[in-house]
Amino acid sequence: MDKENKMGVPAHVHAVPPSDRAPLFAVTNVGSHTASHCITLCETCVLRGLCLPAGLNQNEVERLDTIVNRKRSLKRGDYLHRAGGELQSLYAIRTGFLKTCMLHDDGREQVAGFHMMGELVGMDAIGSGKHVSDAIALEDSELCEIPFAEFEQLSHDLPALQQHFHRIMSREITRDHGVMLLLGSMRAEERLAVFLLNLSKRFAARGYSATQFNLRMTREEIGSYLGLKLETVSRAFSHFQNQGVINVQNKSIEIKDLGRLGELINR
Amino acid sequence: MDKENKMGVPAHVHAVPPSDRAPLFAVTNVGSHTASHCITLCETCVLRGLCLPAGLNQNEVERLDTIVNRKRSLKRGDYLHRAGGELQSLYAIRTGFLKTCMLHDDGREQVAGFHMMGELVGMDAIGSGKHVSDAIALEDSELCEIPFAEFEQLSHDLPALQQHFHRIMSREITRDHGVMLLLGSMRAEERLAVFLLNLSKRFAARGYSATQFNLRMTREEIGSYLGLKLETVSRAFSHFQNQGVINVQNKSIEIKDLGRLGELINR
DNA sequence: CGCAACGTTGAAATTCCTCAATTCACGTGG
DNA sequence: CCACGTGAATTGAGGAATTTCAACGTTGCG
Repeated sequence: MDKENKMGVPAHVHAVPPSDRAPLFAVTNVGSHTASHCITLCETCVLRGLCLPAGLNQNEVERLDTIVNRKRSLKRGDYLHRAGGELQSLYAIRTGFLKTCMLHDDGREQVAGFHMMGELVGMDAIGSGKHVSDAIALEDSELCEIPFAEFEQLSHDLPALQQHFHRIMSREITRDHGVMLLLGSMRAEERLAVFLLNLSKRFAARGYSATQFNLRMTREEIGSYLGLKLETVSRAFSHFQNQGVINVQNKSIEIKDLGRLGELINR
Repeated sequence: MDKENKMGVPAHVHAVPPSDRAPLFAVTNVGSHTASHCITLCETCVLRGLCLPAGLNQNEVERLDTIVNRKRSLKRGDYLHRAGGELQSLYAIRTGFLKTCMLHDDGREQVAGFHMMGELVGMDAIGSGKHVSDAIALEDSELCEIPFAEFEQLSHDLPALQQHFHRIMSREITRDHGVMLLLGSMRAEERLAVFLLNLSKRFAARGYSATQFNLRMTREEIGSYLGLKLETVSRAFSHFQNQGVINVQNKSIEIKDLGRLGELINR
């Protein structure tokens, strides 16, 4: 096991390319600060810098730890919540990968987002008190449950937490605006390039390779997220590969030229 | 002047169809509770039920009133804020109509939203402290300025305000998800139908006619918001008119059959 | 081993965009 | 008050991008 790292996310540690079904973690102390049977505290979690505790001091994190329930774990395909269900808790992803889906009255369904470790899920339910989307695990995942009522109470006591929570929600808004821009004004290959670069950036921020990773979602799910049909996604992947910009083999992606992938975005 | 109405929004009062350049207001006590030279307080504002004070008690609204600055007014075309500018304040729209625009590195611009009275603008800037979008008045508008630092302080003192603010941000997220669904999975005419029905609903919620209103934005701006070209928007309007679902004349819209417009959305 | 889900590829069909011409609405200045 | 100019809107024809339909290959799981 790697030595414990208290500095939050080790930005320059690059993981070996994850093999197809192998777990994702570059850092091995997610989940425990002493031994694997221990429940991790936010206090010692590697994701601390990315997650809810970011910017809190020692004492504040300890108080946050008192309300967080770390027991929730999901198998691939499990629902974390369903549209229409009551909001009980927000969830921070400790390990794994989720998607959220909205579904329209007429049955049309669309992936609203893909979520990875350190990210917070469930904020869309605050407005009405009910979830507006389904959240489904794309691989076995572990989650920290944050009971919302207690969280609001606590964030009242801890201004720093409240501010950070506002920032997280606001970032969710700007993220959505980015997707709107993508859906409204980009062509198929541009969309896919944006998607790949976004994944790359998020993996890198968690200490994984920015250029080699495994997709957790199908072509159809990618297409749904990007407003494209699965065949279009597949063709775009093939085209990128023929251009030598990436290597794709099923779910395994290698970005061979990050710069050129970025250039593809500007028409 | 109409008699003062303390019940928030008069949902069943329908306005005369606004003439082309006439002001929008169905309710005449927006802006004053005694005489027109007086500055309105949230306490007496007709929009109270839709805006930030919703759900606050008398005392809480009075405290909110102490930090709100009601002086900001914009002429058509004026910027409320620009992308990159520091977040100073959030703004509640008292009268008028705004659009927010994001612009991509390569110059592509997209309308992110249209905003009308009672709505809050500026939340996208909380994440980074800088505005991510431009906000531009589509007609002469008056705004309530809410200095953000003071607001966060106050919402710390008033849990009800904090909760309501969370709800407002969350609703912004679900609104954006709705737009993503629209952009990702609907065809041109469906998008326009959704757009018209959404406007209709929002006008109705403010006491105006759900079936007759004036657009404040150009075909190009509608298209930008919906991910379509202006010609496509124009053709869709014409098609709806030929079907007898709406009447369009330039900016003036009459929805002749709300039900049928709704049916157009399900393929 | 075989089935089922996933992925790739091709050809035809559709939707939307681009380009272009024309009309309309509105504000300005003669 | 009218003429004019400008920006906005409508409409048509042709073309480009994406979807649809279909066939086939691959992967992984029971």
